[in-house]
Amino acid sequence: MKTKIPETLKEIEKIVKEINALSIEDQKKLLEDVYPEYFEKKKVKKIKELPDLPHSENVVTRLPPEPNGYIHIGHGLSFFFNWYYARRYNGRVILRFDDTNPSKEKKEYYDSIKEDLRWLKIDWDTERRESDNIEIYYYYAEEIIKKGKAYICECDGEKIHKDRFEMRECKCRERSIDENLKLFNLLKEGKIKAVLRLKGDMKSQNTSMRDPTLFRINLDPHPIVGKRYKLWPLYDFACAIEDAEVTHVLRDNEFQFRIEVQNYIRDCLNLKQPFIKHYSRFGVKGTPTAKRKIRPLIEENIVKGWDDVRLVTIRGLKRRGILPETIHELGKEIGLSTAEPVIDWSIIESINRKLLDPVTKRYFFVGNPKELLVKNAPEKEIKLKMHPTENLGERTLKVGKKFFIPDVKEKEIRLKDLYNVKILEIGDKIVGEYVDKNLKNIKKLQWVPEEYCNVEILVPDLLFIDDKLNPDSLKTVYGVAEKNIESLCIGEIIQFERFGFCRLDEKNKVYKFIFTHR
RNA sequence: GCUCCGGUAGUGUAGACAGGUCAAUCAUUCCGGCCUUUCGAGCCGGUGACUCGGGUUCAAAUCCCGGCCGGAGCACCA
Repeated sequence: MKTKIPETLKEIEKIVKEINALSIEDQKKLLEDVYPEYFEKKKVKKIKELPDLPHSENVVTRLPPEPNGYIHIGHGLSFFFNWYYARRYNGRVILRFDDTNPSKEKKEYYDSIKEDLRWLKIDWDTERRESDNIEIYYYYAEEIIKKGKAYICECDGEKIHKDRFEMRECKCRERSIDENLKLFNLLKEGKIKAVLRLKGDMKSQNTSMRDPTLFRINLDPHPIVGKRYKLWPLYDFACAIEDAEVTHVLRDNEFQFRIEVQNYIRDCLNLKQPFIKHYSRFGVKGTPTAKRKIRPLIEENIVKGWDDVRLVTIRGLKRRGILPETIHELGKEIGLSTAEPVIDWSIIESINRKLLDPVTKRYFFVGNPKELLVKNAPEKEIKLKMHPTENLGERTLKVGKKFFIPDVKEKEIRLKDLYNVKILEIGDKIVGEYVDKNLKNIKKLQWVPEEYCNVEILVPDLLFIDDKLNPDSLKTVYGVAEKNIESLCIGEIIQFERFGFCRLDEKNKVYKFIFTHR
């Protein structure tokens, strides 16, 4: 190729001359013949998709929640990735409760997590709990002891910690396999005070390789298996074994240092290695995304509970009117990013709006309303479409002389979809006069007729601004809405025209809505 | 402190592995305009970025080294 450069250049020059000799019209025509697609409008937008995964045959992934709290958007996204790839490659999904710490797990969370998962439209093919597999872990523990790769350590926690820090091997390491086996049986019964440790590498740079503890005694009752077991496996051991069954592990990078130990444990046990990919934990601007940060806010009553609409817990998002599909799309948008994404609410909102807009009924609402009396107004019933372009049916409004409208300063206004009004008096109440003619460039107002419903709309905002608690993170807008909202069900999301999308949260004398977004 | 990982417009993301077609993609925000019996949606246009310094190379967002900044981990939690 290189040797032909001079010839090629000459050729190019020749062609350019030829083309330049043509008129612009002829050039265009020629181009159109050769590359017709250049002239077609690009109207099909590419849908963003996640990249391919290696070894995408017989994919098995897992959703590994610990039942110790409600899940939030971070878990949701993580579950989404694992679920998404399994479905994309026609694989299987395992829902696996990582419940090997009896002190932390709570019964209620097994169900709440499943509920949230279903709401997220993330399903699974198999469900299990690690607490049901304790005997299996014991079996593998004995296997690893028999291979001389683990030992019983009777030192106290403090010494173990110090040794690990100072890269010093423990004397317990030298115990014979037979003795380790014997002691392990006593350990299972809780008859000795000790732990089982992996014989790793005390000199390793990776601290998690420095003879990590595999099993420890925990006498707390477990919400599922009660007091059946006294000896419980730690995360690395249980997880290493469980993950041998899956082909792809997608998890956030807090686990990045455990790959080495977990792979090592699987190697010792001749178990299969899954493909592991880590991505960064991500945040939502102005909102905590860690259980340990959310919990104090609830305890100190700064937010009202796990389903507070300012929170990005799955329950909070649901109550706010965020759709499960929005979480899916968001997952595709940010991908398995290794940077540390701090996403802005505007991204969530715009995805959600796109999904909501075509399927959401429109109603009239006026916040902070003022009364308007229209002299010689014709009394009538009007029919209005539920949606400007989609066929979502229509609704009827009975109008008379009295209305509720936002405050005005104008001399003439148009009540949207009705008629024009000349303003005569502006006081506590506004008095106007019906105008039967077309007026251009006139302020259009939303209105509610005499028959109305009282409405309260909770408007959530960022909980934190520049790391400081935002005192205005939750506001309430009081107003009136057309009577037709009486037929709405709780949980339904509608659009109050020119105000925004809202989700009906409570239905009593006053209709309480949550403001989703504009 | 130690060990890893990362840094592309205000935000998120593509491009990086296999250097040239990058005068850098798409989305969102913001700003204009059009349309409109919604201030929503839609349509058109605009502003706006390769963290810094060195090196390799004919050629660096891309490869190498260092600084800076950010994150994660350093449990008998997961």
